[in-house]
Amino acid sequence: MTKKVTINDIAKAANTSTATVSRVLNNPDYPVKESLRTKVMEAIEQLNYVPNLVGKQLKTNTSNEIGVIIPNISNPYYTLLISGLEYVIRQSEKYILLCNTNGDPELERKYLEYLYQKQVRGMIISSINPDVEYLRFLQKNHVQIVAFEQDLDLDCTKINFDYYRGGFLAAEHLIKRGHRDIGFISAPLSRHSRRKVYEGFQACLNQYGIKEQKEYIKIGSDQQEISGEMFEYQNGKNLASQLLSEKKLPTSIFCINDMTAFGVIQQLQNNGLKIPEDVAVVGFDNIDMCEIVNPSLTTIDQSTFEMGRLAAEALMYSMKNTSAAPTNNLLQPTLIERQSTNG
Amino acid sequence: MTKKVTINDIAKAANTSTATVSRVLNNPDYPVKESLRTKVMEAIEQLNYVPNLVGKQLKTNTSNEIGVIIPNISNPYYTLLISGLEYVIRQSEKYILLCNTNGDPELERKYLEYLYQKQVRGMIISSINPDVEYLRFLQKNHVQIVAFEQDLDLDCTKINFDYYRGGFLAAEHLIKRGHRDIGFISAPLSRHSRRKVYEGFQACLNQYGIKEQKEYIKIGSDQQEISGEMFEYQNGKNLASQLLSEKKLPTSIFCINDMTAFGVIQQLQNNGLKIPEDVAVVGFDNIDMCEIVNPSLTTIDQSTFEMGRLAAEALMYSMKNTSAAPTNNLLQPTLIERQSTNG
DNA sequence: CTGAAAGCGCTAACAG
DNA sequence: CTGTTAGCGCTTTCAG
Repeated sequence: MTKKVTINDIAKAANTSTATVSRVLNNPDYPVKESLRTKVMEAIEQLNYVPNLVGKQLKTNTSNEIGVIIPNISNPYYTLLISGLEYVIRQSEKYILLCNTNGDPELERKYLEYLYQKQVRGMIISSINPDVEYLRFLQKNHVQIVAFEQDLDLDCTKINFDYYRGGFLAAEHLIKRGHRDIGFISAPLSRHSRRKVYEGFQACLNQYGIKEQKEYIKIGSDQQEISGEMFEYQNGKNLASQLLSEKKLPTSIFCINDMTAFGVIQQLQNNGLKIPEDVAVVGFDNIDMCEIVNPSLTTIDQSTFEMGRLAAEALMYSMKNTSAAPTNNLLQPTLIERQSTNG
Repeated sequence: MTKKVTINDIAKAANTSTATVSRVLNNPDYPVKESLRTKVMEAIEQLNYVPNLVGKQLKTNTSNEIGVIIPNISNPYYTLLISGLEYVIRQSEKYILLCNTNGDPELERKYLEYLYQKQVRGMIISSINPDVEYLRFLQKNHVQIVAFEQDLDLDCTKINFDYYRGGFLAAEHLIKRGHRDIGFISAPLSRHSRRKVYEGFQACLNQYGIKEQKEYIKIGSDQQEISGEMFEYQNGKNLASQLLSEKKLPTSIFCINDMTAFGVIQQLQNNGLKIPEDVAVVGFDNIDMCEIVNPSLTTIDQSTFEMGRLAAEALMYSMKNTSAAPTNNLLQPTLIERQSTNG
């Protein structure tokens, strides 16, 4: 068990002052006589000196950590986002302090406080029900905030995805392929993003002079929403069943997300229908499984990784230019065409 | 923009000393006259004082962060692990400093150094090719290490999973259901864990006096191993194809993981075979999708969340009892029986 | 019950 | 080119 060796020990060993050691350590360009410099280096080497970042941080009142707040680390959407953040943050020689709130507002608040106490100066927040008032307090105290996919009443840089346009694109794709009977299957429209998708879908039908047929619109009922993929998948199966019991089927279906689409396809196939020949299907998200399933799934891509990159870059920028005005970024969807609409 | 308020400001405002403020803040039982205590509290409230953890940390030379090193945050296995860790670590009022190495040994080393410089005293390491020598250095310097799923030449607490037994259980399940022609489909046996699974599988056949039939054993060739689910799935499909071209099929197949099993099932079904009637299939991992697919997949569960909990508990223990001997933990697999073998 | 003072490890004027 | 020194914000003896 070695004892902690500090910059003082190095100074003594090299017969110099801590100032010089510090300079050798942090300031390569600072003029230090070569012989002294090497003596310091040798001492560092020999004593196995490792700088204490806590001392440094207290003195310089800076932090090389970025707080990231997300609701659910088990959701691939967020891990992809984190990968995008990391890509940028690592290049800035900074580190991510990851806070997983499990959608618990109290825990989120605790994390926020902790980050602030840790003197973290930049945060990327992608959470539920964020405490705007506390966020304002943070901003007043020199904390830069980037809000990811949130509709906050806060003057900060925001990264959002154009769900409306995503819904529009999906519908347009089907229309351009000749479909006029278009269904929509979704989990409850309790989330803002889902409502936007649906609105975009409706707007597109409207624009092309196609009437939305109520019997083709199946939206899950509120009560049951558990979390996760399982629910989406099951919901897709259930609602597809309901659709099958109608007198007449649409020639195509747009699903609120990929997992729902998988459920829908499964159920239709179980009933002897061919995808895309009998019914074309479009999903939303572009998760990995889309390429894997049979038929592969046409879907809307969010380029979540890119959004992560953008969020991190925006934060880095605002930390360097603390007086720059916050920006509003609306990321655009891309349609990924695959077999499920290629009939 | 407010100026930073410190413990000094509070002391002044309450007409007392920083010592008293610190005591009010950290030591509820310390005898402080009630009137003074409330005066301090009021000052804290009024000035919006937030303690600076960096100062505290420097003074007390403690850290409330736990370093967690994993190779890939996009892999659900690791996020589940992290959830398990969090569950415990949060209860200890500590925080996770998450380091995602992307399987890059250099990056891993950098993270390790950073954590040490940050005075982190406990780390949970689940990585590739860890630098044992540096880990030894850390241990000498009072850092507690728990190694997760690794075969390290290091005297530290280890959490491992009994892959061998998992392979054994899977084979035994098929044998007990009357199968004698049992196939095995896998990605290359380049990883230790995969080899163990295969060995367990072989040992079980052996113990029950069943001959392993080479033509039923399909193991992917080395070169192509990209990362991720896609590969496993494709590999399953490819190898199932090869199997179908043999003169004779096994009545059951054990797959190295669930994604591989999905590929195998897909390919067999595409060729008109019924699962489990014609061929029973067992996977390994118990990912969410197992319940979703049709038929649902019998598999081996690793209870990764539990392993995370255990790892974190072990770490917390060793940090409290720094002289306690490291332990070796071997977690046991569970067979989850579903439709794919229930013919 | 309370306060003065030292000092954790480091950096950055400032003086030489 | 180098060293002295003050002090970041906090806790904790020690003395009263």
